[in-house]
Amino acid sequence: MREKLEKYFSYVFEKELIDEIVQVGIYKKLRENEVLVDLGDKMKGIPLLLEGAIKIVREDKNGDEILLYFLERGDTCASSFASAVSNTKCGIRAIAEKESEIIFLPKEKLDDWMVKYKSWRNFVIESYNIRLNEMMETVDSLAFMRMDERLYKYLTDKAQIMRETSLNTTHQEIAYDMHTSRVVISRLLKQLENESKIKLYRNKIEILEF
Amino acid sequence: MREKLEKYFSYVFEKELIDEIVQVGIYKKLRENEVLVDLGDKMKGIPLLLEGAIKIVREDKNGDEILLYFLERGDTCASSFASAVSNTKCGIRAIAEKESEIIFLPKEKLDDWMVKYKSWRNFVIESYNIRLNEMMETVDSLAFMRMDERLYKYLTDKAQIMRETSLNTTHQEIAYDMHTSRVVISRLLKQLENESKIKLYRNKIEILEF
DNA sequence: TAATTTATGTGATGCAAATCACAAATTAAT
DNA sequence: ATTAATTTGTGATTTGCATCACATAAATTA
Repeated sequence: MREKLEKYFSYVFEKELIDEIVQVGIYKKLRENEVLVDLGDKMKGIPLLLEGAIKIVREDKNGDEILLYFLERGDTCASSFASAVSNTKCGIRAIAEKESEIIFLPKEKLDDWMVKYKSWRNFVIESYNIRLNEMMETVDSLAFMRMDERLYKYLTDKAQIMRETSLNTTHQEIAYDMHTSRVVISRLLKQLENESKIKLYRNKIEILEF
Repeated sequence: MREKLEKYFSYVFEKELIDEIVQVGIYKKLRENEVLVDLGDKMKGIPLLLEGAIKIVREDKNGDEILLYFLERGDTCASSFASAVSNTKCGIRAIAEKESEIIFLPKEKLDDWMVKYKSWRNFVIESYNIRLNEMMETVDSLAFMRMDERLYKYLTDKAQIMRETSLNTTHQEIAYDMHTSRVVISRLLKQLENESKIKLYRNKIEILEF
């Protein structure tokens, strides 16, 4: 745990803070598709993502979903922070897109560290900023882009987060993430294939152009 | 300035912090439609909103706009905080929807206060949370709602923020905020009027049902 | 190997919203 | 008072996407 923590966070956190994190943090391995945070959860702390990829989705009353953004190593879940500190419910669901490793930080420490460590304050503010910007990008996609553009952005974004050039997924799963229908996705994927931007296989999409 | 600050912030901030704010804060009056923050600005501090209403919009490359959310008294601009602390560009535009009063807090103090005042830490975190949640609502609207529902939500939200039951606006302005065309708005407004939810006048919309 | 399930392909149809085109009504400017 | 600009109303057409219906293909399971 200390090893990976230092690998991704030694340039972010002071040595003393890393020591504290090692002491109180709870290491956890997430298997693919494991739900880390669910709608309405009250968080007892926040996760630091050491390895892997986590998708954050929003759900409406009808159970319809839409992807908000992905987290990758070095990230934390700003929504959890909110929930943990203010003791309010979390409005999102967090699901591991692949096997991931996290350190769970108990909420009791979060405010102490704000006083003690400048690096922690920066990290928290920076995390919020990144997330706000991600949300703006999500709004941009929804407001300004057509479905084909959104789809291409989805594919390239996800490939980057997953650190792979092909994605193991079905058309239906993409449709869920983008809150549209499988038929629409299948047609647009075929179109992207014709433009030589991707190549389609069963349960797999190879991205040719980034 | 102290008077209004205490009116809206005495339950939020410690007395000592209010004293400090009075010392270093710069009071400013904004006239209607004045641009407080523009795209690409690097903020030298953050605004505390004492009175009035401010809309936060996002713009894409083509100059198309979409409303993200409104700020009201007691609020601050989380996006500015980000920009001020990290010295990065602001991705939004903030425009006074009516005459407003703000206190501008210089960025040099922002981090000091995080260490000194628990109430300030809470305020900052709370502000980010509120804004993240607003962004989620914006995404919900765009992803899950039809234009007529979005329009009705827009009207009632704006009326609440403006603290009035009628809005002085044109169909075209609404269309800009919602990133659609005037024709669409005119037709949906007429529809809402037929459902007795609103009453239409020239340059004015009265909301009958909240 | 046959039967079943899962993933993808494709035509047809409907609908919300975008776009075009222009008229009518109201207000502001000369 | 006449002209010009702004605001709103309305028909016609197009387009992107949703939805329905069903076919085909590949992978699982019996």
